[in-house]
Amino acid sequence: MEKHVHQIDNEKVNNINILQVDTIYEMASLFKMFADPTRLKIMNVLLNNELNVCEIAYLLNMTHSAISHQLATLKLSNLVKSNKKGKEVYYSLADEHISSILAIGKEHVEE
Amino acid sequence: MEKHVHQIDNEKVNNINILQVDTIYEMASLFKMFADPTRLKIMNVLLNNELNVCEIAYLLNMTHSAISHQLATLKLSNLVKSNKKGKEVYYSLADEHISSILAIGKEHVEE
DNA sequence: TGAATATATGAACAAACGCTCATATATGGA
DNA sequence: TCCATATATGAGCGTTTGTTCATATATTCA
Repeated sequence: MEKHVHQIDNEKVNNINILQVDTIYEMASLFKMFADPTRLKIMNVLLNNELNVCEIAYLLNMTHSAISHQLATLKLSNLVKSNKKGKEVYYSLADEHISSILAIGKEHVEE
Repeated sequence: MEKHVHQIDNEKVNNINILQVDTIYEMASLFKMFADPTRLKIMNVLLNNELNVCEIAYLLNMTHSAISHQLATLKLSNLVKSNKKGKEVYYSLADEHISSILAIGKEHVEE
C-alpha cells in the first residue's frame, strides 16, 4: 500500500479491539441521519409531537416535497414511524433512543 | 412557496419549540463526524489508546494519507487531540462525550 | 364524478465528500 | 549533511446527497 516500511509495535497494536465491519457501517448509517440540518429539525419537532407533512413543512418553512423526501429517508432508517389518518399521514419518533441521541448531541454542542 | 393553501392548526403548531439555527448546524457538524466509517473506526481504535498515524493506518489497513486527512478533520471538529513525540504525532480522543456518543450509537445498532 | 387537499416519488442538478496521488515539511540517525 | 521515516496538505476525481420540479397517487367533500 505504501512505498516505505514503517515500524509497528505489534505488542501494542494487536491488543486493540476492532469493531465488526457491519457494526461500523450500521453506526455510520445511523449517525448519517443525524448529520443533516433538515433531518435534525424534523426529529426535533417530532420530540413529544405527532405531526403531518404539512405541519412540519410549515414549522420549518420548507416545501412539502423536501420534507416528504426526508421523512421517507428517516422512515427507511427506522427513525420515525407513520400513522395514516384520512388524507393526512402523522409522523412520530420511532423509539426513545432517538431522543437520547438528540439530547447527547445538543449537550455536547451547548457545553 | 407552494401553490396550494393548507390548513394549519395554529394552536397546536405554535406551541412547538424550534431549536436555534446555530445549534442545529453545530449538531449536524458533530454528527457528520460520526457518519463516516473511516472516522468511526479511527475514533473506535482511539478509545483508551493513544496512537500515531502509522499505527492507525496499519490497524485499519488504509493509507497514511487517508488517515492523516481524516485526523485533520476530526481535530478541526475538536474530537481528537494530538501530542507530538519526536517524529511521531500521537492522537487521542478529545473528551468523554465522544465515547458516550460512540457507545449510544453502538447500542442502538446492536439491539 | 370532479375538484381540492395531502402525500409520495422519479429525474436532474449543484454542492459536499472521501480517497488517491504528488509533493512538502519535519525529525532523527548515520 | 544526507537519507529514511513520519506526517501534512493541495489538487483532482468519482460518488453521494439534498433540493427542486414535475407528476402520480390517495382521500375527502360538494
